[in-house]
Amino acid sequence: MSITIRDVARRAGVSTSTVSRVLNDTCPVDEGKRRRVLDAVEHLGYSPDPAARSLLGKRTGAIGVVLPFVGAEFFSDFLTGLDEAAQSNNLFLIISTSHRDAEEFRAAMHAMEKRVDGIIVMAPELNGNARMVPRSGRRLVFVNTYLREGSYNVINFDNFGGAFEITKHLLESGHRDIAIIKGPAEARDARERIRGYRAAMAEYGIDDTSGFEHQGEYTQEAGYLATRSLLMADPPRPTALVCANDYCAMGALRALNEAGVAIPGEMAVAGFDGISSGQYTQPSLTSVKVPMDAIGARAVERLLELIDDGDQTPRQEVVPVAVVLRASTGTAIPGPRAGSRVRA
Amino acid sequence: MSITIRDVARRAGVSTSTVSRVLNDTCPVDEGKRRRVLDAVEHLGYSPDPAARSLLGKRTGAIGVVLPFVGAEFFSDFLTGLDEAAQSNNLFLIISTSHRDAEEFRAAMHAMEKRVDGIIVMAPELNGNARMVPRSGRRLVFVNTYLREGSYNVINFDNFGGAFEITKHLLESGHRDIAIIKGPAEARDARERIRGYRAAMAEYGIDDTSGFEHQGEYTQEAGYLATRSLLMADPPRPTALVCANDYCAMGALRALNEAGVAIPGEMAVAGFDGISSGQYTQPSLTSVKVPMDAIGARAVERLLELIDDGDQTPRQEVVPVAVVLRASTGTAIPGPRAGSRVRA
DNA sequence: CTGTTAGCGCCTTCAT
DNA sequence: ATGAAGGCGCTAACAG
Repeated sequence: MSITIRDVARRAGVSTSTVSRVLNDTCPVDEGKRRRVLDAVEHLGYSPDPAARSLLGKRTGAIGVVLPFVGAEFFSDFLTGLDEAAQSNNLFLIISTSHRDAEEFRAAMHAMEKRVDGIIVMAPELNGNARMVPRSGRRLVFVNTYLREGSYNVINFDNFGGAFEITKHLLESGHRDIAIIKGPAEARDARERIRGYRAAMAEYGIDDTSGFEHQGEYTQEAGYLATRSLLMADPPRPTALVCANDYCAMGALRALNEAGVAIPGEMAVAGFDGISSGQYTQPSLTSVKVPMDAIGARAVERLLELIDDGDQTPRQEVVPVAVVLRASTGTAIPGPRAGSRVRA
Repeated sequence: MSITIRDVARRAGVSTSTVSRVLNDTCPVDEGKRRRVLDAVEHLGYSPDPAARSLLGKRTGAIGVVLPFVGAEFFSDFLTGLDEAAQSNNLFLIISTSHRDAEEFRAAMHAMEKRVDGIIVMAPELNGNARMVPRSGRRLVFVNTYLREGSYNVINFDNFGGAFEITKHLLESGHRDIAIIKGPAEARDARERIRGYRAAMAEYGIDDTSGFEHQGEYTQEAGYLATRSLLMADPPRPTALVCANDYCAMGALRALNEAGVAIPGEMAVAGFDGISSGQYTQPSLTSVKVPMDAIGARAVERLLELIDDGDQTPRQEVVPVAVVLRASTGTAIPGPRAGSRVRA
């Protein structure tokens, strides 16, 4: 089998406890033996079995991540932040996806519980339903998730405010007929964005936006299809389009480009999330920048506080977002580093 | 603490051995007891501790993934395939990144070894250096990795052939001054692509391509910068540009668009990887499609064969790639589903 | 300071 | 068919 602590002990001529003590630096040990142990460890290439450790109720050295999907820039930015923070804390990342499905979510959480020290959860589809959350509410950090009770650790960003600001920007630019392509109905973040859009419209006296609302999804395909059907509908055609997220907006751009609709001349387009591909669309995409990598890093940090028995009082943090104006809404800015003119 | 097998045994009025037998279906058990055990399990919400299991040398139920980065579409497509396959086999995914660094790579492999049943490794920077690979060569599947010895399980795709084909397509279209923006020098996949480019050029009598080769990276930024300096250089300006990957090509597109260079009129551009954002660039991007999600799924499948002690003979698979012609090389095709005209 | 002992949760002989 | 006992690798408590 593998090399165990006993092999090390034998080679160093000490007991296994001494080896353990040296490795965990838990009691003072004679300097000579300490060296012999270290040498033996080095020579044998020993490293303690994590399974045995965690069996003793120690840390597993892994943290879990449950999110809806992995295959989108929004999520991989998040993963990048998580990965970096995890790595620099010598933690492994165990990843599982829910596909926005309640049953998959529950199963993933349950199965993870015993093999990690804590879990970071992104589940915008939970919709305040705290019942889905395992009773061991400690050692959980929620991201972009809306829970009804305030007793959880949550790191959210301002979906409502971002949508509000970007819609307001369009209104201030003179647009009035502003359509929206909505994200998945079961996702709370998408609904917050819709709320933000409506609130901004209402501020300008447009209280009934139902004629402007089109159902979509967080995908390019959905944005493409929704925009096409929007273009085929009866006039008046809207002059601006707020999209569920950047992918959705990219699909919209494509539909508009294909239809020969000038952007932003005939139709301004705005996205949400601020993924970096948004700089490379034609025209470049105005969006709401959400710093998912930083949020990922922060989530790990917060989780470690919980694990280390530091500050245990549940905390709700809200990370600010920023409207980034680019060419798709008529604020063309040349140059590579440009487009980062930031508001809000 | 948590619920253990003893709690179940007590509640069912049997011994722990019986519970174990019922759960693992290892010996026949009296039907009445079996039911009582199952009821107790259900009622208590018991599930065996994975740490205790793996301490006994059983499966851990997790597989490791080591890759250079997580934050790029190429990798997240891969992760999508891995995740799906893992989930449908009730496996957890433990992820770690090497950042193309030998030391990080070694550390990740080492630390993972004991906590997973097998590891899927993508390490194009290994460069045939099999010494970096832990001795326990079984239960390892390499993806997009070039090892010197043939005794490993490898799933590669044809970096050379893809670059060869796409360069050849440009040559057949009449281009002769075809530049290349090269990927990271230490990454073997990037070097294979360069080789493919050179081989195609040589077939058309262009043996010295050194004047056409520009150092780049697998990033938009690098593509942007390399293209800018290429545009500023002395004439003659190349008429086509083969890029290290799609991100790099997206940066090139941006530089060209900003400089007012017509694409593909004055400069044709080709990428590599076939990430889906390539459909949304302006113009849409000709590329070599690599089915990373399918490759991820296949890697899990192969790893499971190894774990299950199925076919243990090392196997090298090569997944075919396909040139996808889009607008950036002058084969403009309208419509959403188009652009999938596939060659090779 | 150090070695011996016991036990984490589970599975697998070994008896019965 | 079933229960009791032992041990996987490790650490904490207990003696010395």
